[in-house]
Amino acid sequence: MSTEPKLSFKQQQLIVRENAIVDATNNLLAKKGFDLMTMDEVAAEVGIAKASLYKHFPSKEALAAAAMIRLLENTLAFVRGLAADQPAISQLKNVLQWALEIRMKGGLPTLPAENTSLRDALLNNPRYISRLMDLNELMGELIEKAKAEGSIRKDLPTEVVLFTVYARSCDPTLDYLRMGDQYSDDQVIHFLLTTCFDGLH
Amino acid sequence: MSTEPKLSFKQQQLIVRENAIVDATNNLLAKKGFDLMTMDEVAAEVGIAKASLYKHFPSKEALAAAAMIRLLENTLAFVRGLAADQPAISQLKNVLQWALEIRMKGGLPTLPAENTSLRDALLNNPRYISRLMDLNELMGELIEKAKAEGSIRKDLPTEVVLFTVYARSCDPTLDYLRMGDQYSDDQVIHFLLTTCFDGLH
DNA sequence: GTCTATACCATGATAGAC
DNA sequence: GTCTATCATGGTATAGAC
Repeated sequence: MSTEPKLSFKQQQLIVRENAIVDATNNLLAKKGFDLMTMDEVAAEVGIAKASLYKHFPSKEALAAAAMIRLLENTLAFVRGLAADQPAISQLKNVLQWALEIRMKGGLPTLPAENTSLRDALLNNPRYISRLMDLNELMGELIEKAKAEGSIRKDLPTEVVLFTVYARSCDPTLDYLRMGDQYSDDQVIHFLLTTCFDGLH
Repeated sequence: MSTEPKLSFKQQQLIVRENAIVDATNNLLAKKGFDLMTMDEVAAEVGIAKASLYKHFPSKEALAAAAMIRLLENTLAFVRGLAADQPAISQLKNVLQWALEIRMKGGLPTLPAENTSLRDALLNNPRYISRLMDLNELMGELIEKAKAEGSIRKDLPTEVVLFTVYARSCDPTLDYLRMGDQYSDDQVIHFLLTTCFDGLH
């Protein structure tokens, strides 16, 4: 896209390498969570020495934050790319479905569910907070549009709807339903979507 | 209750001590989660030496399991004590409300939400599994009764409803809504209940 | 069964040569 | 910027005296 592709080979290699590091972090974070993920594992999965990791990222927290920030930016791009002529409720459902599909493929949940040190670290990361506020803003607008269109209950504060959708994206129900492997991935996603938006009644 | 209260002083003291240990574990587990909870902290909160812990419980996993089992047994007692003449849907809501109130008071969520080593340990604990299956059975009956009474959608498998309710009891939305401290505890619980059963539409 | 003291190990992080 | 080698910390678990 850029009109200035004149990055030196070294710089390009650096970017590729750092992407690989963040990829590995992403996988391990999804699989084991922040606390159980070790820098040794990340290094092993990338195929470099642990010390080299620290040349790219100053700490474990910073590394995890980089992965979460990339995920948030992908989410932002997805939300911005939604067809604006669709009903707002469809757009919201698309976002949640997309997030659940990522998790199904072994990706990260959009939000840290746990009461962990990662959440603390992220809340102190200005870049992360900035992206999160952008996403909250966009989603908040969608939710209010959906309210105006009569497809979201008006007695629920927008904030409550927002967190409810976020929470659904990291819902352990997905894991539990998959364990029984009685349902296909698509069915599980359908159940999560309909229980979220339509309720149990 | 028992007609044989003839426990020696020593045995009674033992029970009291073990209860105190499980209490401390419960609190720390709720506050920091399994991985970040250390045996030093537990010992310090009880006021005994760390080595003494290991005379009561053979490992950290066993200690955490004891706390989770006690919680499950309390939950079972609550469910069994529900007024059976109430509509099944009211009973279900009462269970979820009760679980959320416990969390509000700093207690544990009924189910481990996280992809953590604790979950693995619990799944290998026969006593825990036994209690969990008892609870699943009772809750499953309630859900099917509610379906028959027309207050739960019949197109949702009972299993899906069950996990959805469980997931709600450890929903991070509770934490996030409390952070903004814009709503009272009762309001937060009301939001969680209504979004779960009535949905967002 | 409780304590003090300690063995043992995994992990986050760093030093220094190339 | 990558490597090998190492440190420092903190955590699980145990030994042995009382």
